[in-house]
Amino acid sequence: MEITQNIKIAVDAIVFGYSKNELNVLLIKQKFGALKNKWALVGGFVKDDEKLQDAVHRELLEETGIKVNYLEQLFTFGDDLHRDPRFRVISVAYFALVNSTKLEAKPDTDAEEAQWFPIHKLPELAFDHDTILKTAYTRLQNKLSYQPIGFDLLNNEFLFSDLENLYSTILEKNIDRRNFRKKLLSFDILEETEKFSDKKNGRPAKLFKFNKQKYNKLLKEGFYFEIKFA
Amino acid sequence: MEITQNIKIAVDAIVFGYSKNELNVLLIKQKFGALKNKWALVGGFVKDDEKLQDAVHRELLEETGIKVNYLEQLFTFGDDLHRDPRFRVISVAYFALVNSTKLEAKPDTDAEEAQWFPIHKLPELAFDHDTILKTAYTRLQNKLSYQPIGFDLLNNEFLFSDLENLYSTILEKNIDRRNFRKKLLSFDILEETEKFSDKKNGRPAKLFKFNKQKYNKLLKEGFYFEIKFA
DNA sequence: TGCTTTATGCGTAAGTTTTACACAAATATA
DNA sequence: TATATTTGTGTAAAACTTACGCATAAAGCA
Repeated sequence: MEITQNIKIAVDAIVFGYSKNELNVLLIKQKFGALKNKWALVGGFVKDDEKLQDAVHRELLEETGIKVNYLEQLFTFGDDLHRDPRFRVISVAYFALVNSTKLEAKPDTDAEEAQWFPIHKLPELAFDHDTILKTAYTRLQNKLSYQPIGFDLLNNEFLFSDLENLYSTILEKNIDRRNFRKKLLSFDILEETEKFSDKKNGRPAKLFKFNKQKYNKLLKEGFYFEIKFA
Repeated sequence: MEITQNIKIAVDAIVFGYSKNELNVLLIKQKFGALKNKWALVGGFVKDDEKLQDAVHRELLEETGIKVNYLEQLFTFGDDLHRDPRFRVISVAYFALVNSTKLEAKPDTDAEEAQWFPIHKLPELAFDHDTILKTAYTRLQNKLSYQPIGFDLLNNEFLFSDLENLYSTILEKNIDRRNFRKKLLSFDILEETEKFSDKKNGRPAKLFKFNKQKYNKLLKEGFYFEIKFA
C-alpha cells in the first residue's frame, strides 16, 4: 500500500509568564512570508529524528533563549487546511510556564523580536494562533485548580499574597485571603522559610517554598490537590 | 527556507464499550506487514484534505462499521521513531465511547477481524498501542468524575444499578448505592421514565434517561458535574 | 514618641456537603 | 405464604467550606 501524504508537522509553544499581577504570553514577530511582522507563537517544524518535546525546547531556545519550568502537550491543531500555502501543517501545541524572574531577561539569541504580552492585550496573531491561545488559557485556568502548577509561575520563594494574586488574576475571581491560606497550608506541601518580604508597607510577610518532593510523595498516597472558589 | 520532513500523520481510535459489567476495547487484527496477525487500535493515515476527526470517523466506518457516541482528541504520540520502518509516524489518538447495544452488532464491512476485548484481558498489541491504551483508560477514569460521559456507554434508558456498576467497574472502587443515587439525582439531569426493568429477580427498577439538553443548560449557568468516592 | 496607614497572621461560628449505615417495598419462586 | 433478591428512601454524625473580625508588625509622619 502506497502512502502519499503531503503534510508537515510543527510544534508550537504557548508560554505563560506571571509578573506584577499580570499573566503574560510570549510571542515572536514573524520575519518572513506573507505574515511578516505579524505576531505568532514560538514554534517550528519537527525534525525527522527529533522527539516532539525536544523540538519545542529547541525552538524555544533558538528563538527566545528561554528555558521553561513546566511543559505539557496541549492539543493538536490540524483542521486549518490552508494555514500555509505550500502544504498542510498540523501543529502539536505545547503549554509552558516560566518562572516570573525570567520575564525580565532579554532573549540571548538573534530574536530581539520576542516579546511578552499581557493576556488581555494581545496583538493580532498569525495563523490560528488565537484559537490555540484561548485553548491554552482555559487549560491553565482549569489546571490551576487541581494541580499545583501556580508555583511554576512564581519565584522559588514567594509570598502568600503573591500566590493569592496569581490565583485571583488568572481565574478572574475574588478570593478570601484567609480561607485561601488555610486551605493551602492544610495540604502541607508548603514550607515556611526564615526570610521575610522587603516591601515598604505593612507587616513583613514570610516567604514560602513549594515542597515538590513532599507533594509527589503525597500524590502516591492518594492525596488530591484541589482549590475551588465560590 | 526549505523544509524536508519525512513524517506521516495517522489517527488512532481507542473505542470503549461497556457490556455486562465489563469495559471493552475495540481492536482489529493487522492483515499486512511485519506485524501481521497482531492486534492494533483502529486507525490509519490522514488524507491531505481531511480533518483529523473525519479521518477517525472514516477509519472506524471502513474498518469496523461502528459509529461512536462520543469522540475527543486524547493525545498525540510521536516519540516512537521506529514504529514503521518506512518513515516516522506521528499518531493523533482519539478517545471514543459507544453505546453498549452496539457491542453485539457485527461489523458490516470486510473486517471480520474487528473484535472487542475486556480491558483487563488484552492481547499483545502492535506498535506503542499499549501505551496509548493506558493513557486512554486513565483519561476515561478521570473524565468519569467530572463529565457525565458514562451515559454514552449505556443504553438511552438505563437502570440506576447499571450506572452504579459502570462507575464501580471502571473506577475499580466500591460505591455506596444510596449515596450514589442521591448525588446523581441531586444534579437534576436525570429523568424517570414510566418503564421498568424486566429482570427476573427482585423489585422491578425504574428506567432512567440522561437529559443532555438540561445538562448543557445547567453548564451555562455555572453548574459543575462532579462525582467523587472515598 | 506616638498616631495613622497598610498589609499580614490567625480564629471561630454558621452553613453545607459527605459519609456511614438500616430498614421497608416490590417482585419471583418454592 | 414464606423466602430470596433487588430496589427505594431517611437520618445522624462527621468533615469541610464559607463568611467574617480582630490583633500584630512594620513604615511614614506629625
